[in-house]
Amino acid sequence: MNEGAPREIVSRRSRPAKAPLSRDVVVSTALEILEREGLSGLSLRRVAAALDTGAASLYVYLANLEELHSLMLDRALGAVRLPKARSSPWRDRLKALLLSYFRVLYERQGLAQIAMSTIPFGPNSLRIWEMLLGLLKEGGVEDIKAAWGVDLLTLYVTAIAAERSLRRESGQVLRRVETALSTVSEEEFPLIFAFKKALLGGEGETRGAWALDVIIGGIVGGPVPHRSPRDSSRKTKARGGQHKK
Amino acid sequence: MNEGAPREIVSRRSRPAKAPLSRDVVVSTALEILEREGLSGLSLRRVAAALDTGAASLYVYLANLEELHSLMLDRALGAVRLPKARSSPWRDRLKALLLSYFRVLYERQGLAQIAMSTIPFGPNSLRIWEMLLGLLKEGGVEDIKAAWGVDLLTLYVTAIAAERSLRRESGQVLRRVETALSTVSEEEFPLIFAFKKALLGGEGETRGAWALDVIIGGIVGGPVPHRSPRDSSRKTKARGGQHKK
DNA sequence: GTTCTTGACGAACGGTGTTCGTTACGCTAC
DNA sequence: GTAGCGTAACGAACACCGTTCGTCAAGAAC
Repeated sequence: MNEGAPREIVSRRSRPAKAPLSRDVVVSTALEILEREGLSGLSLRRVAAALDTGAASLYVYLANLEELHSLMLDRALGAVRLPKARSSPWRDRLKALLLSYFRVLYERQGLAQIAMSTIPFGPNSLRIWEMLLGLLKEGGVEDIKAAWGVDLLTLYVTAIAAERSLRRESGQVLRRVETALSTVSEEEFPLIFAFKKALLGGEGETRGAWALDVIIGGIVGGPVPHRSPRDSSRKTKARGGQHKK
Repeated sequence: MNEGAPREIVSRRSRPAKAPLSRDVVVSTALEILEREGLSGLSLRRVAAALDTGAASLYVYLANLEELHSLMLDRALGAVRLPKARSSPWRDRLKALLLSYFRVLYERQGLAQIAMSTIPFGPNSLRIWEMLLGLLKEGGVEDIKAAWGVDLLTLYVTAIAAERSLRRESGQVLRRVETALSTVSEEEFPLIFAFKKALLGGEGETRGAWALDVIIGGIVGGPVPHRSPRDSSRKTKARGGQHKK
């Protein structure tokens, strides 16, 4: 229990037969339910029921459902494995980190969907962002490219995890796409017709790994974005400012 | 039974004061509501109310809410502007097409969110896919790279549209991120601290355009994915077009 | 012992998607 | 001309949902 101050919330009420609630157990319970029953099976009432209480009780620890989602996401992101410094070439470490990120989002049903509608900014997310920035800098990527690149990479990983877990969870969707593709007329859409197999193929992580390579390569070798004149604010040369008092 | 011709569904009931329902007017009405009130304001009951009927009546034309979403998405994608062949260099046409795609998703509240949870495969989507494949081929991109690249590009455009419209719609989210970033400690996260401005900056479309360039460049210049051995269908080299003629 | 704070919680509000059973209309066949 | 039929339309109900409100009671503070 680290915590840089924000008063640890613990129920003072210790009733005999029931463990006290806390923000932590609410989030943990919610994650368990998510894993077992998927996003559609997760609701405040369901979480409350698992804790043997009423939904209203949760509002002591949460502002609303969205906040629960946000907390769940950051908690889960704690499982992302951060590669050790200089353990291998920067690009390999970058890919390993992103792959771990992907797996965490992908392997828990519904978590990727949550990630797509919640901008993560808890401590675990910050740790990941910090490391991504460091890796790109280590690779010699210019500052702006690094900043925007991190955004692009995380967006991509989140999106692909959401897309793929969507397909996995409801084979229905995938099957409908397959039948739709298989009935495509050759005359009207010759290229789609010819590429059917390639479009559907690339299962597992080969395709995701390829895309990561594409994006990283694009960031490294691509153009430096020209600053829009509006946010001029001189160069950011790592010196930062001193907001400390 | 037959379904060769998509028999036009028209209510045979012509009651004096009320236009008959049809799949088309349901989808159109839903899109109007989406535009006016956003995704959270869109519900079957709301659509039914706008048509002055009950929610149950819609189930004649729709299997469920998800199908409505899917139909709405493809209908809206009809507004994507397809560049004329050979009107400019292929890469410019590709970017123009993707930009139009982005705008259509971005400018209608909630549409991008729908797109993230619905794999589009209606006629309008197919037209876009066909053109994207053609453009990449025209640029000399190998077959597999083209197929996977189209997927990557559309995924990216959809994701960025969803992310940006999410931020636009609820300034709340953005503000929370801003305050979170502004309180980041310099000691713990020096890079995030130093890059704060760059991370938040890049408003408008400059950033999206940069990312498109990165991805396209990565696809063109990047590696050819190696087929996983499981994919059986041996050959694959350039003569992928053997289906034809 | 009294007052105060606050976690817990039942009940209710106003929504949601979906299903079911029942109408009542328009068309076809007689 | 009318009987029958297929089916669009629809009201009611079901089982949920997130959130709010008022109340209760347990401990802390005095």
